[in-house]
Amino acid sequence: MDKKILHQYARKLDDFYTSARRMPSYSEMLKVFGFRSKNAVFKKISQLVDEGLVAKDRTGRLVPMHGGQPVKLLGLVRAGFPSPAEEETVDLISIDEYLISNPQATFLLKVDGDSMIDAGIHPGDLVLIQKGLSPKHGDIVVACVDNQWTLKYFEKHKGKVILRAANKKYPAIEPQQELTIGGVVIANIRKYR
Amino acid sequence: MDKKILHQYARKLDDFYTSARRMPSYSEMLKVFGFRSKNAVFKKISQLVDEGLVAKDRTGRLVPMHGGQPVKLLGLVRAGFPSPAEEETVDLISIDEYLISNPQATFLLKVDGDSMIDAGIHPGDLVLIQKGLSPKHGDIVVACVDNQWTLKYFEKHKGKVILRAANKKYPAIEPQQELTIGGVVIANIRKYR
DNA sequence: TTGACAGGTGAACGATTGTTCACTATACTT
DNA sequence: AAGTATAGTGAACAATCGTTCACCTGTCAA
Repeated sequence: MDKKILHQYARKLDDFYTSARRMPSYSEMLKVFGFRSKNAVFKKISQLVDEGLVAKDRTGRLVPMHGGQPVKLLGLVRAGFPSPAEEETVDLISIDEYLISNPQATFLLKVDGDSMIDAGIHPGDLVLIQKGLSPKHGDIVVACVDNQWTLKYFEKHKGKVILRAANKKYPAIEPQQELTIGGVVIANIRKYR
Repeated sequence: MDKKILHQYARKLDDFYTSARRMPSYSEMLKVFGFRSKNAVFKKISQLVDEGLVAKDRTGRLVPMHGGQPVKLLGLVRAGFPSPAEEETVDLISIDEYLISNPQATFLLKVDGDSMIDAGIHPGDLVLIQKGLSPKHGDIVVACVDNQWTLKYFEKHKGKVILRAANKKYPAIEPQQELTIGGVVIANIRKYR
């Protein structure tokens, strides 16, 4: 009944997963949990499944609840987030899972040029593109203009499509003929160190 | 010897991993590869191991080569990236793996406020923090100022530490007493849709 | 023609898998 | 004091695990 303790067991599974890159077997959980009988593990896992903290395969093997490396998600920066000591974890997510819905149609692109700098997309950033989405007004898209692929705001004014850069230096473009859209920007990632 | 074909097999393993969230067993690879004998799979996997395309466990089970959802990394935006049709994949990485080195000491924070907007960090962005790093001149850190946690540039001028916001509206702060640093910003993530 | 070799089949191996059963010890209620 | 859950032990189960063996192709070189 004590859900706090159950979460501690789930945490141990997470730790195993981040280091072994797979979920432990029941024998391995003997050491992870500190039990001496596989049945003890089995019952404990059943509780975790009932609570929705872990999921099972068709074969009975455990399935990780997070797609990648689980990371603690805390609250807001300004609204006095708790001291790192207490660390009240709001949620536990993986960035991959948070950003990517369809891995097959998603790819990364390194940004070169300052055409979107006013939108907070700097040269060197990684931009996450998803193909096959129909762009909407206000989306940032990667489009082929003058035989070059660039990032632009996708806008519709009175039914006419306009590609606008987020930098006053560049003029807005009203595509003449066919407009080839490589994909829609679903996220921007900047790595500092 | 044909490495192109070997990469195709590795790709099939990746596809299985992204949908099942674990590597397939040798029996499952029968269907994935289209073989009828587990030994055929065994030999194929041995080749992949020799090429360094997959790794094996101590128990013989396959270990995923990417920590999370593998995503294709293409070239630069401006420098005419290849048409989505041909899709010359430069590399295959996972965002988790790319950003996070020590999952236990890393956490996410949602940005509120515009104190770092000139650095391209907007309200609503997710900021990836790593604890325990010693901040260097020019790093962005989350620091406790006036009993509030905020994002600031960490700068050293003549040995004196200065916290500076990336927004002209806010003045630079020269911390008077003890300076509590929550962590160093190692990445910024903005999700558009 | 012969030999070597890569690539696949099919069957078998011990080991480990998830699961179940019978049993014990402790804690708590009535 | 008696009864009833809860939590863990230890042994067993069929099934599946990764691995190995013998065997059957083709292909290419000598």
